[in-house]
Amino acid sequence: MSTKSSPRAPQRSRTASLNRRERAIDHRAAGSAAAPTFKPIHTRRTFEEICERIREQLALGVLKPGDKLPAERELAQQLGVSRNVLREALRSLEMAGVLRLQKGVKGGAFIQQGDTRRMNEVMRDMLSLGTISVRELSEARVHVLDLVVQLACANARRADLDALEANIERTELATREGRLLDRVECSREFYKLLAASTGNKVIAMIVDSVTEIHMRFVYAKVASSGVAMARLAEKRRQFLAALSERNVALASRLLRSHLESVQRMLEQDPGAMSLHVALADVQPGLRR
Amino acid sequence: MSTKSSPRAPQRSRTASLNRRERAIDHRAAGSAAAPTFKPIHTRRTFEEICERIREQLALGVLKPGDKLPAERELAQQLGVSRNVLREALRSLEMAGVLRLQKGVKGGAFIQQGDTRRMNEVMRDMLSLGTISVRELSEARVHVLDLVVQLACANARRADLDALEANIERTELATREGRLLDRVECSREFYKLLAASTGNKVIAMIVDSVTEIHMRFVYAKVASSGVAMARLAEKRRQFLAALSERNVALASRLLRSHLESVQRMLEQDPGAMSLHVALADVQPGLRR
DNA sequence: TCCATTGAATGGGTGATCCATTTAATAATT
DNA sequence: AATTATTAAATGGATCACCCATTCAATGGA
Repeated sequence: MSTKSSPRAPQRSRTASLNRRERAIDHRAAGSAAAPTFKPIHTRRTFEEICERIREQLALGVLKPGDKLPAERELAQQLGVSRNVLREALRSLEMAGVLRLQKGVKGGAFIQQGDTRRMNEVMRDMLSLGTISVRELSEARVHVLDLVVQLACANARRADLDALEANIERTELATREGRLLDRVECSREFYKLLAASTGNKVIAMIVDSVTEIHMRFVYAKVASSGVAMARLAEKRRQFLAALSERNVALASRLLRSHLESVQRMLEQDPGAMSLHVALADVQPGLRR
Repeated sequence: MSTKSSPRAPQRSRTASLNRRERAIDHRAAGSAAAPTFKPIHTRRTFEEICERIREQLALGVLKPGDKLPAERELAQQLGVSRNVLREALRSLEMAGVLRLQKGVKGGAFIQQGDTRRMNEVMRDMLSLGTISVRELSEARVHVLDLVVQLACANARRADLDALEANIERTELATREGRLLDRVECSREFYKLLAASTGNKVIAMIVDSVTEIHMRFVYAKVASSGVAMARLAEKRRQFLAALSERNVALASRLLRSHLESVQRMLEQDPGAMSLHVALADVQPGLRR
């Protein structure tokens, strides 16, 4: 530190440590015994190298949430790369939810607590790119929610049930006051709470990611047509009762039947339900 | 096109279209009726804006896999931003699996077919950051695989079963030849094939993401201790038979019991099974 | 016809410079 | 003494002007 070495001095051998690594050969043999393939390589770029090194420090536990990386100018010098390319790496990590960059003195790159919403983005991109279909997503959601009900019945704690109860009350209020879009937000929250009540963050993350997309469709439908699921809060109450009694079979049946009726609602007038409408963002509450 | 306007001319009003947008207020009301919060904002940065615009074009279907974006220099000019900041955006999108950048004449930024492996990275980051635990991951995996067995029994096609059969044969070969680590790779592939046989890419993606991490642990264990699951191929054969007969109950039981025995194997000598060992990469076949 | 050469376009990377924000230290004011 | 402005430094945000390495189509010679 402090040895800043007079500014403007272009010391550092142009292409330094990180660049120009020899190209490794891909030796994956795996399944089909022998048959060495010689393809990938892909000329490791320096920003990839940087990302990987930082992720490595993370995996090794050297870097932990809350830690701060050196300032951009300093870190760039340490790594022997230009500040610009370092920033590309930091940007990527920031988008990945690993870092957060903060301006000002005392600012810097801080390791974040993991943001589970990242999986939502993955799902959204996969859908945008046509890698997965809406049908697959809906189907997966039904199955995963079925699993969630089982786990929630087994593991839901009192606090979880209370949170669901409170959510239902908000749903009733929104219904009475005719705030249909708020009611959709309540639904989104309902599934989030339900997922959380499984006590497993991995499951919760998965459920959230498929539900987030689904709710965009519901939102778009409600916003455009003004239709609304009848007796929503009532159905929720019945479901919560079954959950509280740890009645897996009943809870499962109730939820499944509800999901089916929502699906029917969405599938009326299918023309309006284009992917684009639902994904093309800018809907309150659904923004990150 | 062609109107390149004499180079070196600094036309463009310093902070152009993309920068300096007024800060919007967050109006989410959602659940708890009224009570407008005034927090987030987060000073939109230009690279975020760029990413979002490109994703928007994607969601709208204007951009599709295979399409090419304008060259960096040109696109930067179109957007009224510097090339560097545009590159930050492109980097992020590339890391997100949305784009692929290719050098040379006829190179450029090409929209990719979605890469489902991205979810693996999310899981890995969440684990590195301590947002999810190994226990949650294992538990989720067991449950999700249970679901997979149900779906595979219902939907697996002949080709899927054949692929699994071929995989088992490779496993037997690796076993006979004592290639233990290759056998782990076979296992990884087995679950990938099993997941694919559900016919649902969303489910498959989820399974792959949890399995990828799990297999790192198995790999590390096998590599360090030389232990190996006994009668692996035999167990796989039994399972495949049950699957072929669409016998959900039996297939489910067989898989669950196998998973439990693997878990027991992993949990011997727990000291060696640190997160860091398994996550700190550089294992053949597990690289992207 | 075929193969070597060349040159332009493109992404990869660098270094210098400026701006805007944030915070702590300092000075001015009450 | 306490409070309030002011200032200065550090940091991320962004720009500009280059240069390099790779790729591939066009060109030209054998």
